[in-house]
Amino acid sequence: MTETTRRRETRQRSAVWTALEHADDFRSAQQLHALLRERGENVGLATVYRTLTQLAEDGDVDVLRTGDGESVYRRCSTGHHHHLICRRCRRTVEVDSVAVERWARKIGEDNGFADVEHVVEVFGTCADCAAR
Amino acid sequence: MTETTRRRETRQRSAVWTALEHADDFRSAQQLHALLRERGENVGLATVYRTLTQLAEDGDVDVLRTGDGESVYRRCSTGHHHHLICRRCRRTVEVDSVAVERWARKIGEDNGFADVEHVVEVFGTCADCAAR
DNA sequence: GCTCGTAATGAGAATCGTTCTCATGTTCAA
DNA sequence: TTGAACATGAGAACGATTCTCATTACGAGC
Ligand SMILES: [Mn+2]
Ligand SMILES: [Mn+2]
Ligand SMILES: [Zn+2]
Ligand SMILES: [Zn+2]
Repeated sequence: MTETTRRRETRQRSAVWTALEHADDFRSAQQLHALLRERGENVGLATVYRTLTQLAEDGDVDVLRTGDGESVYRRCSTGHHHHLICRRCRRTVEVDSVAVERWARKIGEDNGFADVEHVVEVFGTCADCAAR
Repeated sequence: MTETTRRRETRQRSAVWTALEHADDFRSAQQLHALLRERGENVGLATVYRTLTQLAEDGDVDVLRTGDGESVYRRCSTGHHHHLICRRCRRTVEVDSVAVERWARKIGEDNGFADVEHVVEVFGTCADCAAR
């Protein structure tokens, strides 16, 4: 029997959630913290980090690690997918491929691995950034 | 015309390369630095980092980012490939798929992205760890 | 509505892997 | 051999994240 630890509803928690709602793209903890401050909603940086970590645990946000070791968060859309990310401006395009999904699963099973998951991200420089 | 920047041969550079040769698994910059110090080969930590970064640029080592934002390095076998990694014991199996390579490149180009790279890692629990 | 145990908060310090600085040492083409 | 460019290293700086701990505020049970 698993104890269900429920999270308390706080002003800060819903502020972070709302900030994520208004951002249509991946944002770092620090960016969200700044957004909240601008809007007059004061939330401690540590709390932003804690909340995002929990939301990720609960599967309510997607987490991505940028090349330079920073985590960025976005409210989950539906279903599993991957990302094409611009190195410079961080614009993201959601992509998916049934073939890649199957490949990853098969690779794991062929090697006797269980509970197979995969990480697939494609990076590049978007057209706008390249034009500059 | 591309300038061929060649790297100079130094005691430190080959020491790092040799240390990687003796390690049959992924090692962090700090681990390698410690190994070198034990062996009496003194190489500055900054130099270890610089060298590993360059080796990765040149495609001579594989880089993997652990969950907690640390980079680990291993001498490459041949060519570009990806990894199937056991969550528990970190055992790795090198894998590759021409289809995935093509897919990643095409996804980037279809969306107008240049200099397309990709990150593909498959995680799971290896047979040995599952048996326990 | 209160009360109270406990989770949540926040300001700042601490962590820690990595990168930078810059004075000094080394390499290697000519 | 010479010297310009590159490489090195000790330590400082960086920067994202986590920790500390005194204080605040949920909310289940009355
Ligand atoms: Mn997928
Ligand atoms: Mn490899
Ligand atoms: Zn861009
Ligand atoms: Zn294993």
